[in-house]
Amino acid sequence: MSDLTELEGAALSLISRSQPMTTYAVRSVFQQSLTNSWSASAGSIYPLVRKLLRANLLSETQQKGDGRGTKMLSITRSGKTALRDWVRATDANVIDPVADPIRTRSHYLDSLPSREQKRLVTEWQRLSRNVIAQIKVSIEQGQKSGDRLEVRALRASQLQMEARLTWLSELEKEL
Amino acid sequence: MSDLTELEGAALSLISRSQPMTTYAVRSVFQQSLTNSWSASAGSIYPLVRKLLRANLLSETQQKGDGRGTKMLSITRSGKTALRDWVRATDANVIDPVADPIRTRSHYLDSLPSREQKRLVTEWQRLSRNVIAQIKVSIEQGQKSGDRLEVRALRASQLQMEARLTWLSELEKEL
DNA sequence: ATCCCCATGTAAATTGTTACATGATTCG
DNA sequence: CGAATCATGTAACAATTTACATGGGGAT
Repeated sequence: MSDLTELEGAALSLISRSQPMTTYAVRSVFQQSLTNSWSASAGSIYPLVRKLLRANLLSETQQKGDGRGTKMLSITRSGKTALRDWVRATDANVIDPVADPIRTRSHYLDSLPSREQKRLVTEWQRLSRNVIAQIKVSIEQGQKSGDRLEVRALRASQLQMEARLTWLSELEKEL
Repeated sequence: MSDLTELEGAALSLISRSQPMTTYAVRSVFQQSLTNSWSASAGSIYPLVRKLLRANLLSETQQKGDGRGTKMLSITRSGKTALRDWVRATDANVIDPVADPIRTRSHYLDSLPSREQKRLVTEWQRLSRNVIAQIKVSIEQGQKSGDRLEVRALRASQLQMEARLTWLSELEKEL
């Protein structure tokens, strides 16, 4: 049917792997993700799921004997098709470099006094190293629980962050 | 005053480097950027500049003798302060790994037939290499014209894309 | 009982996209 | 003089955030 947005694709893909699951659980996964971008507030995820239900890409079944109105989501046949199309369609937006807020801020560095430039770059390095350490911990956890897909994605984040560190140390030498 | 969004910060930072410049020129720079995320449509950039003007972070001066109503933007004293604060404020959203659409799609790979998994990964590698080649051309151009800041940012994009390639070749071996 | 998590959602406001609309200037 | 580019902007729609609002279930 209609093309999926990034968030729709990610949600549909998650549900397809972990079905049946609640909307609440989908949201929790996004919230716990180490990646920025996806805060996935209630105000975005519930309407999004409703939209996917109406488009018949998801189906829901009410849980009996649960006063909370818990509903389990599953992907439909059309949902699987839409998901495949989404994964296959590789246009420029999917391939192009993604905006790194640190890189964005680097444009402004020259306007700061030299001492503060160095201080900031050092701070960015320190914080990025912390994140990498966190990622490594998560990778170990993922390996223990045998979650190959999660480990794979975390490894991508690790490499991305290490690339940033490489760049920051090049930058440091320039200053 | 109020905290700047990424787009506001980027715009303000750009204007602070290249002032005086028109809103149209700001938009052109964003459009030509190799980074996805910033399509910076007229419908986003003109209202954004208006907002920064109202907040007194920018000032504009009408160009005389230009029937197009060309207005030149400059950063104000408060604008400089806001920009400094924006660059200095390094919270989690600034540091955390950024969402890579390819990484997002990788979650779904396992659901595809093995042959198609390999085909997709190969395709992603090919397209990513193309982008890297493009970046290298831009870097050379930037070096010739002596645009240090641009070269610096492009180098960050290059490293980010190379990290993705490294990851894709690890993935390839897994399959 | 009480606290935390599960689970649902809505309302208002902001932000951003797509598509449209207009006209001036510059370069060949 | 015609085409590309410069330059401004708006209108309708879509997506997202922030903040609010409600209540059940399970563990101590």
